[in-house]
Amino acid sequence: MPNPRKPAPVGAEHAPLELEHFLPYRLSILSNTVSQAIADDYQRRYDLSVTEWRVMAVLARFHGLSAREVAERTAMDKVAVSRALARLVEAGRVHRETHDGDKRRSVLNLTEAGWLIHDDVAPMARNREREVLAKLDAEEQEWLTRILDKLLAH
Amino acid sequence: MPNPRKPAPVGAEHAPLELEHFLPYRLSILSNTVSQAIADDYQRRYDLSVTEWRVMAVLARFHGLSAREVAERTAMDKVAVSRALARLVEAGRVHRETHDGDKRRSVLNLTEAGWLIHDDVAPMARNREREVLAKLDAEEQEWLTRILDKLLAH
DNA sequence: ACGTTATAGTTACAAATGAAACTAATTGCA
DNA sequence: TGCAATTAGTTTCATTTGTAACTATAACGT
Repeated sequence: MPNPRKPAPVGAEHAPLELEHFLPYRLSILSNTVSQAIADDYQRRYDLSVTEWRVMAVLARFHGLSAREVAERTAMDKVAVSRALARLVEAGRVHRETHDGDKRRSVLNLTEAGWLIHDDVAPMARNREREVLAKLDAEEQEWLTRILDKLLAH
Repeated sequence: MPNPRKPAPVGAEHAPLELEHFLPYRLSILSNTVSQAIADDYQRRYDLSVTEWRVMAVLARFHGLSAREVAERTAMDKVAVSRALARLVEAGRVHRETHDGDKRRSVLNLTEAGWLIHDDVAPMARNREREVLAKLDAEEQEWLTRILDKLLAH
């Protein structure tokens, strides 16, 4: 009987995936490359993780959110948000108080220190985005927006 | 003096990022959603991680690679590959021998058992890709390919 | 040939992440 | 009212991952 641990003789019948043309794989490479480039700008400088930065970014836009609302807006799960908030509050970057009529909920806002970081990091992030988009001409950029809109639609 | 842990009064001068229109964020959401859908197909069934599946996919296409070559082709780092290979060899899905003229290198191939898994998972992965692309019309699909080619170039 | 440097791969340890259990507060409803 | 079910958020524990250090072999330069 054939030993299953031996390398198998290869016929032509297998049809392997070609990763370099496989959409999920290409998206993953691109996403990681871009996110990492941005993260490199602030991780060392501010000791700030990607999840923490995302939490700060939504709190910059929407004031007084609860942790659950932050989770919804960042597409992160509530445990990740809880941990990010613990660090951000500890570092004095986010202010947390208890919601008036509902003691389970927190009311979250950036502190002055949080805003200073935000106002430094946000332009860097936008620059990185611009660098990526600069590889495309105007028409391609429009298609990309449209395609992402469709692929991300609920 | 102002207490830095208090929530800051917000002026109009901050220009927060709009995550829902921010390319890196959208790519990240899309990539995770798609990869997770595929992973759901095989993780439970075969106790196979995403990194292990990627290693199997390249070994299906290229026979007798070394671990370093697998790392190059998967864009994973060598430690991740080493760990994935340890599990795959242990599970009898990959055969590992030592390279003839260079005892540092391994020579990797799928086993018969590995091929059986590959031949089941590869079509499922292709189906998921097709489902994603089905949200786009033919013209959009062509633009997406072209755009990813440009963004991923060197 | 011999010492230095580089390469292939693994191991060890710390940090990040995920799933489930948990606490506390609120809501729904008999 | 009172009790079950839900919701917000945290904690715990196991697994994964990332970085650096390490072992073994090979290549290079003199």
